[in-house]
Amino acid sequence: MTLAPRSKQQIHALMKLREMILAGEFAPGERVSELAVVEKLGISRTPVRLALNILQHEGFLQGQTGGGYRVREFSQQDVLDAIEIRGVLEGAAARLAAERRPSEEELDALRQTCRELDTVVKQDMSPDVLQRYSDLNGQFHDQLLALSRSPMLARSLSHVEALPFASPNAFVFVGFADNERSDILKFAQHQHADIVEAISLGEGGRAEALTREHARLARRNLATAQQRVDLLKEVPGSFLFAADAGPEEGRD
Amino acid sequence: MTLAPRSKQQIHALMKLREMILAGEFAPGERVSELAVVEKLGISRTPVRLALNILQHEGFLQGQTGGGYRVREFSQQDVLDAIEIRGVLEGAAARLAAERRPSEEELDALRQTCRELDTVVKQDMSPDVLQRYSDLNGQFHDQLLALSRSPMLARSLSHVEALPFASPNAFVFVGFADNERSDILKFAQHQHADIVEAISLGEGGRAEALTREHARLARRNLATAQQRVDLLKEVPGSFLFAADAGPEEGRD
DNA sequence: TGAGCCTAAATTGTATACAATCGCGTGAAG
DNA sequence: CTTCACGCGATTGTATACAATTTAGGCTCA
Repeated sequence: MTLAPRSKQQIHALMKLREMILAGEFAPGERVSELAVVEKLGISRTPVRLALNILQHEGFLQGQTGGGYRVREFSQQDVLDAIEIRGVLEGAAARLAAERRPSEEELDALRQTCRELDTVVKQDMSPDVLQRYSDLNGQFHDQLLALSRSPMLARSLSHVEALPFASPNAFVFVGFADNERSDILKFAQHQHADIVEAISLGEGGRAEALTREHARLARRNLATAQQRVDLLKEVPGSFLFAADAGPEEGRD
Repeated sequence: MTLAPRSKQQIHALMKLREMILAGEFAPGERVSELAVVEKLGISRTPVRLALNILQHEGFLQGQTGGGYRVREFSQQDVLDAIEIRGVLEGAAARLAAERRPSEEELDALRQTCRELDTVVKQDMSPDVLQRYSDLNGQFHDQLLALSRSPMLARSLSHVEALPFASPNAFVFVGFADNERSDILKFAQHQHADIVEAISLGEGGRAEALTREHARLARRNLATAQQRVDLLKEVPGSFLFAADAGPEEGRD
């Protein structure tokens, strides 16, 4: 949601800093001082300050009493909770969408995305196909949110999804073999279809439950992937592995 | 949550600006320029800038493409949705609290608050009693959140509750006669007790449903109060009436 | 030897000067 | 009369100097 940062240096500082944090260039818990950042980026303190403040609100940094910021650490539980919360909020979106009775035209957009996803998950896995799934999946979640007709809900969700590991596409790129991934995507797509059906029929409760469960799938996959990565890379409990997939995942 | 703004001018600018916005000193939708604020507050641009940025993240201001901010307008539906979302998130907190099986000691804190609320709602309405209810009510909601043991959930809720009309105590001070208010408070307190029971018994689904319904009560009361105020003051759809009760409502 | 304070360096907060940008009004040309 | 373009004013973005605050270190005194 990046809330319109509207100047060159400021946006540059923000993006570069986010990138650096996600790339793990700061140790979690490390104090990050303005001066150090200014030196590294070659930008003056003013836009850096703004960027730091924004990153604090986004949840990447934590303000310290007495000035300065530290890199926020996320426990494994935090990551799982963030996805759970996304599920809760998207569930609410699905319920509202069902209850507020969208017109057939509005629904058709979602149905169209769903059909396209159907074709994609039947194809053989390849980076291109995966990317296409990711794009469509992001689109699906956006359209679902739009159907709820609730700017407030969109606002809350955007706060959660500012954390890259909580995004609907967070799990897509990590830690699975092609055949496993294919199965997961097919299952997820089945859930998409069910959600669309529930909304179409005005079945709010069902839509909510299904959408929550959909997020739980992501949660479970992420947990699995995380276990494997932990074993492989010996980066226990670090949230950075999830973040690695974050930057290029473009759920606008 | 105000995220530790740690200097005099900055905190001053932030509080004063929030106050001014809530008091309606800016017309909703009005462009609010740095320079104007600087003049009014007699503080330099730097801390004002920071404060404006924070207020944007809190949802009071909306950034414009091409620079500057406008006062964010909230429709009546936005206000209702915000409370609905609070209900959804607090419901999740209650469910997690039940599922994560708090110890008896942890539960006792909540039970104690609940007992105190029981005594308060039996007393005759007076500003003091109302204030005491408001304090205890805030405490109850805080303790409920704590039982969920989820910093992420706390984070999401704090984002929602940054909007004063979405706070658990938003409805307490507005628009009802004493006898009506007394009934409302008794009913709300009954819900509190039920929620505690559900959590104690580990009944997550019930705890969630009850907590949502509890928020719905606030929602309904707010809608009623808003109708009356609309009739009285002819301030249709303005969120400011709810905000009037905001500043002095001291949720922790 | 340990505790407490005092000083100095580092770091953040504030103010302000300067640069870039945006928007609007005016004027000239078609 | 309309339209496009130019320029001027207003407003925001950036840089930096200066002030205040915090922190760390060492020194002294008990």
